[in-house]
Amino acid sequence: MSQDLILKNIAKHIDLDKEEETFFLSLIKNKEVDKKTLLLKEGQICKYINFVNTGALRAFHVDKTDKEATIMFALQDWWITDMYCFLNAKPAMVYIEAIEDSNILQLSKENLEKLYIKVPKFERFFRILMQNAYTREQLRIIENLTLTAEQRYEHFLLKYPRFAKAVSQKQIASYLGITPEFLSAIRKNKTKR
Amino acid sequence: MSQDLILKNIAKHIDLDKEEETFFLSLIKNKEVDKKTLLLKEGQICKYINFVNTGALRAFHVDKTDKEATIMFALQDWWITDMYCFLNAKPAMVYIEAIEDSNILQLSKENLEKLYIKVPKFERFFRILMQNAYTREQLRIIENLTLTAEQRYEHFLLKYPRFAKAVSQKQIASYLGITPEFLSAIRKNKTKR
DNA sequence: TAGCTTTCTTAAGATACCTTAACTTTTTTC
DNA sequence: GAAAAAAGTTAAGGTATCTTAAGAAAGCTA
Repeated sequence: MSQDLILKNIAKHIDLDKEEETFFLSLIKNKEVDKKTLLLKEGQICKYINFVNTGALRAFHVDKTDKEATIMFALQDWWITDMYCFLNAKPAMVYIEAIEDSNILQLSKENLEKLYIKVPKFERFFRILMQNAYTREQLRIIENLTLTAEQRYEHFLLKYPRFAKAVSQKQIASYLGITPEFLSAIRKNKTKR
Repeated sequence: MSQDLILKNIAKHIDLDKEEETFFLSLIKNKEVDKKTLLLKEGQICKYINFVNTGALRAFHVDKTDKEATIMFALQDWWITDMYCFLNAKPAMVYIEAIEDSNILQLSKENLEKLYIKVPKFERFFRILMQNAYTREQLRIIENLTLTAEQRYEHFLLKYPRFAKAVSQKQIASYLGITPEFLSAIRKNKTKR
């Protein structure tokens, strides 16, 4: 069934009995999104945290000059949302788009609150999820502050080979904080050697 | 008493009864650190998460060329550690130093685990702490990717006026990811107008 | 399969930020 | 309170990265 993966994802950190699993599954909504569809637009209320069952999504921010900054990619088995806006029920600051046809499982804020009350173990699950997200972002900040664009690109390829295959160079560039033209130049230099 | 502040900090997110408070307090260690003392050095196992009761701390990373990147500041009422290494019992990647004489309250990994078992509400507390840390870092990444150094400096002053007063320009520069000389130039331009 | 749109590449000129080094001011130490 | 150390400033020259623009390649749509 299409909910195997999310249960396995949860089982990485907490143990659920059958009844808890059923309750959890009753709270999530299955959704198909076609490639290029925007799941969330800037300014909308971000209602869901999304689990990627199949496919690939991308979260990005657009500034006043229309420059895109990719915040994160999410492939199969990842969770993605505009966390700040989801948690605080604020208008989203980011867009989330499907970069492939995707099947996602959505958990709303209200249902998450119900879940915390009925199955407090989920406090632990999301604590661990948040911990991992936090430490990942912190490492990214260190890299952004200390490495050159070329070094960051190398790290990206090593750390996220699946992403490197799934997404365009334009999107990788916007994740690294450089222009596509400059990424192109970096790649040229690399092959030259 | 010197533990008032940490109890208030916890009470922002969860309610403890007297017994739970007492148990929690039995797990924390009070420590005085003189200005310039390194609380954690790169390579050491990071045993504690630290609550700043009084004073100010700074976490920073040093790369191969001795360039410092300030990861975070922590004033009174903040929590600070090398989260990745604390959670995974790995050698620290960062230094933590006192930038003023400080009084801190330390919670070890083992005691935190005990706490989670005996008072599961703390799963919720640390979930919220991690959520806030994650969303803060994510915002910082967006700013690093989309703003100029001058804009980031302005944001820093607005967002963290207490830090701006407490820490040196050299440290602010290393938080923003620029050289002290360039921060100096930015400040000169600002006053010129 | 052709035409349209988007992505990728290349290159020239521009700019944000860095490096070095010398000097001034502030802070620390004895 | 003097000497030493650290932080902050200034300026000249250098480098990483950006902007613009044009052409080539790849992906999408009819």
